[in-house]
Amino acid sequence: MSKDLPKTYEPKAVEGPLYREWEERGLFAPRPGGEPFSIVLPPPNVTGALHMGHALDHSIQDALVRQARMSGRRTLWLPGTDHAGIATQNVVERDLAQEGRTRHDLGREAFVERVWEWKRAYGGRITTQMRRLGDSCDWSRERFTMDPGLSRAVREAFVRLYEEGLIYRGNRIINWCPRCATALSDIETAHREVDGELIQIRYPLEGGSGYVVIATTRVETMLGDTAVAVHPDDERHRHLVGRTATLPLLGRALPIVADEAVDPEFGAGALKVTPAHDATDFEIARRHRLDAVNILTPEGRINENGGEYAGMDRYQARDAVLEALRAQGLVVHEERPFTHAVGHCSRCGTEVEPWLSDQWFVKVEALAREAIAAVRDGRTRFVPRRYGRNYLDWMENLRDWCISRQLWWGHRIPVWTCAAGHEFAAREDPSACRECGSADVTQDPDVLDTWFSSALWPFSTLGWPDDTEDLRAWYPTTTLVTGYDIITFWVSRMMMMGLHFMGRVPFDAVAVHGLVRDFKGKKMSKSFGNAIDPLDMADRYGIDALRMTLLRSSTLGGEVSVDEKWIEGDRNFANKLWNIARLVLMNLDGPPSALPPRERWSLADRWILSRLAAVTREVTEAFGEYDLARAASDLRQFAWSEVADWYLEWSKGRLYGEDERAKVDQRAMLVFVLDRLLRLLHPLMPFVTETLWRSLTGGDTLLTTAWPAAEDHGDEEAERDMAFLQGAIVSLRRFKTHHRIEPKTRPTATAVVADPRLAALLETEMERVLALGSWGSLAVVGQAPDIAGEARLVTPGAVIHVPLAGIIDVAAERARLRGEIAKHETEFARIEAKLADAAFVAKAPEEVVETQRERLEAARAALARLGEALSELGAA
RNA sequence: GGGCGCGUAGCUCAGUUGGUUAGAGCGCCAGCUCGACACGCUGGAGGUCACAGGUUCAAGUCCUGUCGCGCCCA
Repeated sequence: MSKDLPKTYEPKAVEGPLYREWEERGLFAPRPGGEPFSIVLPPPNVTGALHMGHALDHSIQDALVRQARMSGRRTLWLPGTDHAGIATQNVVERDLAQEGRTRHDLGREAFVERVWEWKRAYGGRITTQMRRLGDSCDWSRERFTMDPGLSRAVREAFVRLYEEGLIYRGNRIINWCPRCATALSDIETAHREVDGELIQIRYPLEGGSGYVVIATTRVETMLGDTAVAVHPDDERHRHLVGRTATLPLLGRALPIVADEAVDPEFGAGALKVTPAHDATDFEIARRHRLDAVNILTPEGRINENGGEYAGMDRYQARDAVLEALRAQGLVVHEERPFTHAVGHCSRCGTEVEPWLSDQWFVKVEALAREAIAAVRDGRTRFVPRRYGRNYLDWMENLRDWCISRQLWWGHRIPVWTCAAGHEFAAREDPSACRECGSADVTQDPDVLDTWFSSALWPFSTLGWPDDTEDLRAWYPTTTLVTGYDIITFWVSRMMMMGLHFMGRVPFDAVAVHGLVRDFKGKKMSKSFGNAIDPLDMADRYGIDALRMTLLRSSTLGGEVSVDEKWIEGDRNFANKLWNIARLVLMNLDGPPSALPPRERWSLADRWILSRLAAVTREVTEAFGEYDLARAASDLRQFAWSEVADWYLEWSKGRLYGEDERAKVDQRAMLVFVLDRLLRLLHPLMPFVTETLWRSLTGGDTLLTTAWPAAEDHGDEEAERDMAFLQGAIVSLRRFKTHHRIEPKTRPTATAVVADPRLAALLETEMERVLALGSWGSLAVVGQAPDIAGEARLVTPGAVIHVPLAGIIDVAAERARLRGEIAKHETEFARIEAKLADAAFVAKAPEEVVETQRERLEAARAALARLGEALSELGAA
């Protein structure tokens, strides 16, 4: 027990060493016994640096995990990182570019080795940062999506799905990023409004005069047109169906077809059909058996099918084609700017091209059906509920998932083809074809979408496909904590894969939080330049302050706005705790004794224990509902406004008094209250609480100390009695401020307390009342002495008569009283009107009516006393 | 266009199943070294709960509509 704490809390001095100690002692590992509680960390991208979003997500998880651990549950928080195919490959390619090289110069094998080197050198950055945050995860179980074990899980999952016919290869329109030169899934494509152009072009009709006008935002794609389509009900174009148009510039013959998919309202109502570069057009082409002409190279240049435009990049070609069309007088109309939504690569921001290519897909229909049912019937519960609806909307409209990526970094697709064309998937790299034994087998060059491996995360990390002890112990996990933006990317896929391979949902609950925003409510991101660095905040205010702010702001599912002012305020709160403990420690004399017997509890003791029990119940409940904002706010409020502002001040009476036994009792009581408070706060503010708790109790570690049970200390009488005394004290303080009485002046007054019990109470607690009200003396009487020219303070249960004695401005006192009277009159009138309403009295529940009657009486009494007080002062 | 959500004090936000005088933090005003803390203490000001209807004895809370804002999907 160190008694000489510095005056202010210095987070930096304790955080690093304390975390190292926790980790080295293995305190984060699950302890045997108890109901299991498990969380798998949403694996951050290895290339990433910790941002506020992580800090929020991790603070929530860490709080849940620490609380579960203290509650005696067998608690596992499993950490790890994600190999992030595109992002990681991009990082290494950028490094190579600095050397003037590309991955192709190195070749696949050397490039992949180079990425591993990068991963080994820099991939640990984010886990180091997690340690700074205080994340109490079990590092002995840390995983990486490309670990041998997880890679084996990916293979196993792929092969099973392949053999079940749930993975297939298809020639389909996918989102193609020309920058990354890979396919993207629908959700990796972010649609953003851009200012483009809408061009209307005349396509001449074959065999005679006339033309059809089409509209497009991507003129260059006309090079790949193979038809023109119109809506079947479109009167204007009906006569054209069945005829043929000629594609300008290339002269290709374009049949004119009728199709429901055409929007007759758009442009002039006719659609150019480019099956290889538009999903809708592809469908139209399929229905009408039209050819598809691919005009783009993987890099987004025009290919050999583009005639003289071959070799140009897509934007150059856009200008060149438009210029040529203008020159031929075929441009009818140009609208600029024309705002429309364009897909962008979520990794590099490049405009995505819909592109027809061979890709691997997961057939999601049957998988989704199960995943939908599991949420519908409550096997997995979303908190808050509305996100369950979001999930269902998404799942119900799910399209097959494109899982192949044209990258080198990732899990290579385990499908081989032999010279004879036999195709098969294999768990182990084969040396010969399964069907014909040919040794000439080649593996598919593509890798899998990173989310494919992430989808297996809740069980691959626990040892699947082996039937391990961990898997049996921890699957399904208790809860998944994540932002709502990741529900579609990840949660949905874990649900599908978990149900399919494990036969059970991957988590009982999904606790969804919002995204971090700045104090203006704007999403925090590097590109907006409004990002606050969590580690910078932690340096300046301490980890606990940062965590507390994030948690207090994370109201269920809502957006989380972070203002540095809040963090500063929570730094102040940490310091407040520090000083609460400091006061107690300074008065401690040897190890604290046990809680004294009930009959020796003072009123303030009974009151604070009653409040502590209520807060304990409240906070425990809030944790159970994932409402950490409520837990955090309640505790902050309790610690500051009740423990510090009232209980500590009340304790000073006994602490500095003469009664030795009372002194000992008081110390024990303070240690008890503080011990409980620190335990309750530990999941939210682990560092300051552990530090103080050790000083205070001499205990080993708070991290594994039991979560407090709400004890049977509820005491309504004590709460009412305290309220009476607090009311009196506040009246005294207010009176002094109001009349600008020097703070040092200690006035004298008489308290008229009709209720003998309250009178006795006031007598008993007089020393504290005077000290806290900074008052000189207060005579307690049962009846009002008839003294003219005095001020009267009306407070529930008492009227305090203050002799004016020239220290008080009578006019000011009159004004004060009139203000009070006005307030009570308004209230009186409102309640009176309510009670005069026969319908209210007849229909409202009896206790509601009764409460109103009591309030009316209270107001009537207060008014009478205030009126008296005013008349005692004489007419103005 | 479809869906979800939001609009409460100057600012950022809480407000369970409708039921006392609508709360917090920050900011603001006034005062204060009181034996833990100025990262503090005390007192105070500040709200027709977006608007308009409706249900109800009673609406910030439920319903409908309007306006404004955000997000997701197409």
